[in-house]
Amino acid sequence: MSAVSTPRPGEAGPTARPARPARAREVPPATVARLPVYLRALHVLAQQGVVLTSSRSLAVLAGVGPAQLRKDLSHLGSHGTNGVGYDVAHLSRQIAVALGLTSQRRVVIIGIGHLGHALANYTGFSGRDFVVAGLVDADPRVVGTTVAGLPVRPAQELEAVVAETGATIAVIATPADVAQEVCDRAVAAGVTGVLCFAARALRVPADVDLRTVDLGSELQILAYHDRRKSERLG
Amino acid sequence: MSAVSTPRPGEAGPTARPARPARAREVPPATVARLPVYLRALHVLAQQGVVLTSSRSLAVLAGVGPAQLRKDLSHLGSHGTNGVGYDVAHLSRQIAVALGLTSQRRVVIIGIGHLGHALANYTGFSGRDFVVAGLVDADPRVVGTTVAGLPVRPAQELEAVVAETGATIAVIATPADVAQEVCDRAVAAGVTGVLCFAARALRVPADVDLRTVDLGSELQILAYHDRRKSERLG
DNA sequence: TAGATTGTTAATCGATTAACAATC
DNA sequence: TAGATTGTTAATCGATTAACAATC
Repeated sequence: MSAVSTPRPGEAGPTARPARPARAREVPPATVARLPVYLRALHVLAQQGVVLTSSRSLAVLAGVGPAQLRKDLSHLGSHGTNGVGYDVAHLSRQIAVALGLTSQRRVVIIGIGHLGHALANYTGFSGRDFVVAGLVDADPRVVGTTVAGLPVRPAQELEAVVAETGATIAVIATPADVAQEVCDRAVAAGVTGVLCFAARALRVPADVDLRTVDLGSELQILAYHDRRKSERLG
Repeated sequence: MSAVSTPRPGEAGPTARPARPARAREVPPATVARLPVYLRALHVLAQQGVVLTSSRSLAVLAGVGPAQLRKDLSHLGSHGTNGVGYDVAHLSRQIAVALGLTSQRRVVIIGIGHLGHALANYTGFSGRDFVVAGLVDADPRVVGTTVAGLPVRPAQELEAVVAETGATIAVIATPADVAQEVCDRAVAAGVTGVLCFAARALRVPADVDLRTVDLGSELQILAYHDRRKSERLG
């Protein structure tokens, strides 16, 4: 090995151009879905003043197996130390980089009912990663009010709000029957990711990322297990 | 083949005891998670007056491939007709049975902020499958008010509310720092399924089913794809 | 060094997809 | 019957798990 310390894979060596971002590895979808869980567990540890952790303790906190945790992290490169464990702050940073949380994403919330209201006030993410940049609603009684420090703008200005804020993510909290329409408009206005809370399967172009959260579906999945339990008893 | 029509698998033949529920097949988790999507698509078709559908049309509506749809449905038994397709009403019933939606589940919502409010008023499921049976909050200003036709009861009565209503499912919409505590109490009081909206990994006994919905995680997963897109451009 | 823990390898497991025989 | 579509089979693919060599 040379006398010059080997840069970690993905980190810039002494001669690398600083402007070049770390080469992006393809991370399996199942792993991507778990990275936010690890990040949350690491934040808890950091708040407790823990500096160093192991795959075993972190896995317990995240509710997964230690083998799965290490396998997942291996897709981001080697960020642990053999025989020692993981530096909490360093690993947090690496996961944030892998998830693309290095630049702040701007989010527009469409539909400011109770749900939209709750989402606008959501503080579960650090606030450095995402910012709610615009609110839109169709109800004239809601338009013009201030929610979470932002004015609610009329539905017909959706495209303008996306353009002005440079939002890349739209959160849809409207009634189901208008969800597809506002989704189409948000996509046409330039968002590349949609998070939909309406109970409707939306269609989006292939280059747009769609995630759907539906209370009804979640409850129905719980009902399946509920039934199996009562059958096991009977 | 005998002159007597063969009962469909899972259906009762002429001599079967009526009290005996259909034998439960184990359905793969990935399939269970998609059944609510199919059910929703079937409801849309039914409302449009469509009586018969095919795996191809239903798959388009649900946003999956026709092969996957047929494979999923095959785990529930044979409910289609060769060369013809699926009867919309019949298939809906069979999926409902498979999901355990034959008896109404009672749900308690814990935490009546904006999110809890939105959930209490949620009408995305038919109302025959689930009923919101109880509401609980810790804030004295909220306790005693009526939300979605139900009185909000004080947090210390959580156990009593679960017992009185016979709720089997708890929806947790509290701040993250009390989520584990109310979850423990709800489980001790007898719920077997928990749907958590708090940004915290909860621990539940192995016989309790837990599903977690976290806005922050969903946004972070969107951010990952967002980043990959901008890198592909750059 | 001795003990501990990573990152990776290989094996298992489950999910998806395509193709087609069965059959309405 | 002829045409159409299911349900299943087999092949592929991806995810999970366990075990261990590498190494701090």
